[in-house]
Amino acid sequence: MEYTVQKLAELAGVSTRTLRYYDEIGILKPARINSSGYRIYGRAEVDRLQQILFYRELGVKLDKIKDIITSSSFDEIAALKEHREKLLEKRTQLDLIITNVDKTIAMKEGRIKMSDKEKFKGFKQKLIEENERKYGKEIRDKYGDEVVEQSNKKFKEMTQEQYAEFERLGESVNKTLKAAFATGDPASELAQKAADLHRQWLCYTWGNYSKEAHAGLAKMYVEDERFKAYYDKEQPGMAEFLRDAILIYTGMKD
Amino acid sequence: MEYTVQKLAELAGVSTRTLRYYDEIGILKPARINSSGYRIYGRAEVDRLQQILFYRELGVKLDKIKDIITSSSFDEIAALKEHREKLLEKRTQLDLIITNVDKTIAMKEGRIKMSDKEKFKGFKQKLIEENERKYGKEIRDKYGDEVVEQSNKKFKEMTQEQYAEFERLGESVNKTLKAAFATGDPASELAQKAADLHRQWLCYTWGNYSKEAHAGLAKMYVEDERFKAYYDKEQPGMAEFLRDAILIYTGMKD
DNA sequence: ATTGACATTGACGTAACGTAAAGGTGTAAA
DNA sequence: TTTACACCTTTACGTTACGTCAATGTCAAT
Repeated sequence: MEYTVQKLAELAGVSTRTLRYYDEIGILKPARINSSGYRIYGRAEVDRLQQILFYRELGVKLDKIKDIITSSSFDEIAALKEHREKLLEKRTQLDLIITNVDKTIAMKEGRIKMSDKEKFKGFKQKLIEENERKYGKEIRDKYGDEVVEQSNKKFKEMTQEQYAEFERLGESVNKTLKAAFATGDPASELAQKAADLHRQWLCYTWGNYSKEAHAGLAKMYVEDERFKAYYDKEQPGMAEFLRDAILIYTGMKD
Repeated sequence: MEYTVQKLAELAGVSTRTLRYYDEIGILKPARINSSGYRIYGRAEVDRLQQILFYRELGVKLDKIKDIITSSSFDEIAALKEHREKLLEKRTQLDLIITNVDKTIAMKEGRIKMSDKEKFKGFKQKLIEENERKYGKEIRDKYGDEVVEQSNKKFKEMTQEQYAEFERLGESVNKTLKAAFATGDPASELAQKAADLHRQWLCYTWGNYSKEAHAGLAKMYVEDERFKAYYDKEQPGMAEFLRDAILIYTGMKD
């Protein structure tokens, strides 16, 4: 329950220098100083450090973090929820960069072409600017149930909209898959289109995408009775066919 | 096809100061200097800047980046593939932090307890150290199909291992769910445990997790015939029950 | 001819620590 | 008891990747 610098540093994965610096700038003072002048941290400091690291992860500057967490009207839970949103945004951006890398590989291998604009997709981050505004002034004024509710509502509307598209996509996967299955070749153009549609379909519920995960799911379609039963219901062998098509599509064959 | 500092900066989402600095330290020199002393960048420089930004995204220092991309034995495609791996790792870490935020919210709302250790899950990043080693020396020596293959193999083994645990978890979800269904209350402790197990189970195939996605999937369990048929097979109403349990678990009820 | 948006090269500033240096503290083993 | 060794302390200078002036030149349009 009580930690010295080193113990806390180890726990939190930061350096002891960082903790001393945080003490120096007054963002995280130890609970007490013992008789030999050692810094002793307690439960409250552990929690506070966690808060600091959450903000740091988002690229918020330390003096701004200080402003935020020392503010009397600081609502921890609301802040954490806002945090979640930001982290999800960040992940979306990461996914963009990963897609960019994938495309760049394809380009270097001569399979596709990329515009100069495309080459920098995912790097532009207005995220920091937004943080400035959000955390700078608005947070203390605007934070209330209204804002949270509004953003939730917006999300619901979005998912509602997406859901319609999602269902249409699902049908389209099935149709294309059926047509492709008739050709018997999982490498055929139609089968690859089905795999691509399937990827798009996935992205609606996954929010992210990786070739590995897609391929893993493809394998599961055969190994998991739920999926297998569904796909084989219409035509026996369809599950395996879809798996093979996806494995080829993702380049994860063998 | 030709860019001045500002144009390129805009394209890539960096500042003009950054481009001048990159020129100064010799990491990205313009293709030519025009008659008025302006820096003019061409296609090759665009590609090189993209490379630099990929590395920067991973936290590699500029002088190290310089070493890497000016190395004669630098294999662009191999580097990009290595890159992909790193970015996926980074996303995994982000997912850890998001899960951490979720848990912290639950804790602050008094729903669960967290150990001090848990509070810092996701922050510890040996990633940078690893980058140091990987990109520092080994890259130029070791880069070859062997390394790539080896890492792929490792990934396959890992998923193999995970798969066993994954199946065990799946069974455990079903068992707990059945027991919980008997109580009839989706908010019951047992039902919430089932929802938690379901989350864990999901994480094996999703690799990431968000409450929204989980809740979305829960709704899909009722709306999508495949899942509904599976869960209702044993007991009619099970799909709805699981959905409700998950909606409560994720705090997305209504 | 002037305006305004571009460009240039210095040169100093900064954030968040890293990295010694020089020394005190606590305890376990020789 | 001394010695070793792993802790802790403060002070202070170094570092990275730019940000931010300042002073000045260029270009196109009005």
